Amino acid sequence: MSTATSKYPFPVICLFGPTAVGKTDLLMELFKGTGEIISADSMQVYRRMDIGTAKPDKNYLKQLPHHLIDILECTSQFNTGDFVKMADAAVQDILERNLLPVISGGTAFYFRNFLYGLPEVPSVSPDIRRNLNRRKEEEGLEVLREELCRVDPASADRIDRGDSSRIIRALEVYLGTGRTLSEFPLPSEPRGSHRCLMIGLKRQREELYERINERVEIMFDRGLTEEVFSLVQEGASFDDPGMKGIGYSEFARMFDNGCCSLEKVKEQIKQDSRRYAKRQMTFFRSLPGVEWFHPDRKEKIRERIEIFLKESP
RNA sequence: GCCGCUGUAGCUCAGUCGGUAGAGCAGAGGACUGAAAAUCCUCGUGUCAUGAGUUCGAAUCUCAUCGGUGGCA
Repeated sequence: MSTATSKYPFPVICLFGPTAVGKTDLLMELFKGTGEIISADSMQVYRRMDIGTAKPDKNYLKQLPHHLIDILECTSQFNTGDFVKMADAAVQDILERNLLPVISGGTAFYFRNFLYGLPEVPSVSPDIRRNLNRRKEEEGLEVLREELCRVDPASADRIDRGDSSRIIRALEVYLGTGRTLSEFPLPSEPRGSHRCLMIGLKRQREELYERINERVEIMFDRGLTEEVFSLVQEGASFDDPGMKGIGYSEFARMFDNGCCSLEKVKEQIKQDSRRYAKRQMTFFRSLPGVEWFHPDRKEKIRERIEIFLKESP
């Protein structure tokens, strides 16, 4: 094969699926020695959050290098724009070393934005969002919504009336740039710079839920509680971006009023994870050109990748 | 054993004067414009425990039976 860097568009494998579907084991089988992983996971970017994010261990990472893991403290906010920029750079880096770039994870929004590219909205100071969140608490969401109706009716129409995150996002773009969010066109076609093989992993619902429940049990056996306590002890707060993750935020109630048993926290984490998996599947199904496989069908997947790599761009 | 309360959706329970039933949770489906493990939207047909009776009509009133639960023995 000629040097990968000469190939344009760049070949990229996107391999995704809901939490606990079995991505980690499969990646090692498929790409050890031939590829490197770019983690599309909004929580594994945070250092010291290992057990609750089901981060692969040191030994695993030594055998199969991962990008975008352990790059931030849980006090910092990561976002999809950061992801696309860093993933693009990592793809270049991996191809230059003649290896196969594989984006893998469970954050469907990151895949979407990687595929289509981001709308070219200028960045906005985080102070504006902080201020809007404060106003939401003090004045109520409805006030912000009415404000959005005045300045950006197109966005207000598109966004559900209770959707605080998107209402605040649309407002912060207007306040920060003087232009409305709806002015920035949403890309409707995948960008041409990358040629992506979209592999989705799925299991029967019941099978998946059982795996999720089991995995939460294992997290507790491995010391999830101790991990959370030590994060808090070292100054982390449940308001931090990293601490909003499933497996961490559920402990907040226990710390706040102490009335919640550890068993309740565990059951809550299981339930939140199951619901999350459901939402992930909904989003993954909406991505273009996905080919679905059961994670146990390793050879089928391997064959499909071989064909993809042989196809000339 | 006697007395009281109780039995309605997977769970917890509403249900007015008798006009065949609806909330929360769970669950399911969906959305996604730089927070996305975030944030939000939609979705309620069930032998009203069972059997009989009263009634034009019973989740509702009466009786019996079977559960559950509390009190007194």
